[in-house]
Amino acid sequence: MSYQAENAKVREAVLLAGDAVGDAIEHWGFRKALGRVWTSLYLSSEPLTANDLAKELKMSAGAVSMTLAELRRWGVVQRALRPGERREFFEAETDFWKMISRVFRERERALAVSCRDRLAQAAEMLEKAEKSRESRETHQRLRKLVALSQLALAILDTFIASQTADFSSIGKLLQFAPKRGAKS
Amino acid sequence: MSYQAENAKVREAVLLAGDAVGDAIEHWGFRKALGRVWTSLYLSSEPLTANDLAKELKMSAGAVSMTLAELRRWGVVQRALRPGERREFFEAETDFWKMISRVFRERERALAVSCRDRLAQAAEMLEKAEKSRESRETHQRLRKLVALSQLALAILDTFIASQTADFSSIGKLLQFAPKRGAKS
DNA sequence: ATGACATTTCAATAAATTCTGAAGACATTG
DNA sequence: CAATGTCTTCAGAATTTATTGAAATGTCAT
Repeated sequence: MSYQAENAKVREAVLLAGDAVGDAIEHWGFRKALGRVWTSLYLSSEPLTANDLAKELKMSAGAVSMTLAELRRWGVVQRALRPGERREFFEAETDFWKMISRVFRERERALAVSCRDRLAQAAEMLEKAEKSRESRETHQRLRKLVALSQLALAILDTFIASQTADFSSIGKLLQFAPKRGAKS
Repeated sequence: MSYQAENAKVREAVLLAGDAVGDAIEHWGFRKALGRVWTSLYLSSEPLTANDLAKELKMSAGAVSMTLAELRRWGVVQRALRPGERREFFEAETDFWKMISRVFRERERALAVSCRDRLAQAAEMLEKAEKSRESRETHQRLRKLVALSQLALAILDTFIASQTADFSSIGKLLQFAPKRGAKS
């Protein structure tokens, strides 16, 4: 039996933690429910069933099923098949770095690339446009936006590549970030 | 007159860029409209009126007004008062770092602190709870979550403090991030 | 003060997102 | 293979968020 059999204090603490994690990952574009379910699994001393989670978190069976499916797609929750058990059990991935870097690699990076590409495309359109004074200025600023998106992508890539925990390169990269006071 | 008088290519490029920026900041919890309006102002060679923006971005007067108000609250758009002009003109802040660091300072930081505090509070609740084997394990994992949130906050603070463009300290901090393969 | 615009506000509406609950699929056991 | 318990799916409900449009407010020139 899970910690559901434990005293109310423990359950309350787990829910509080789940809420905190839920809010945090909501800021990263995930549904809050994902954070709550992951946290309950992560903090549980043993794998839980969908039903356990539904009761603990007061979610419908459907919501739990969909949430678990999404968590599994992200590789942050695994099935924990138990011999001799009809029901499925689930457990949380515990390697934070693995989870975080995956999201950065598959999600944040795609956004950064798409943003950079579209800005670059816009800049290219201006190359071809008639070169009035105004459009020149617009073009120059657009190039700065492209450069910023490029920098963001480079930082992201450095972070992603640093799976070996050598982060020093990020420091070097950031030296080139715009300095305070340097308006243009 | 603004670049609205320019040829269609320029306007199209500005809209494309605005969309890209809008999507990017949407990921940071802002409305897409904020990114589009800011981009139009930033790329314009001169300040624009609310009306210019409404026409260019096909937004209602009300939406433009609210969006400009929010952008001004974030200090990323300023009024550009023009002597002898009835209407108000607006121009974009051009210092990226100023804008980004402000958002980190006022928004991301608040989230990180709240998350850390709530996790710490949950952990504290477990200190007091009866110490069964299960709750001990839960407690241990919860402490790891607290440590992670603490690390995230430290990175954020380092980033915010690095207004002088010395980012090397971030590299040092990150040395303590969980290493790949180090499961626990 | 009045008229002519410009801007803000906000209730109503629209759009987007999330959740529920029930039907059906699937698997296991007797 | 029927009965039972579990899991998934998805249309509709509920909720949240964003936008509109129009009334209210403000501003300036006459």
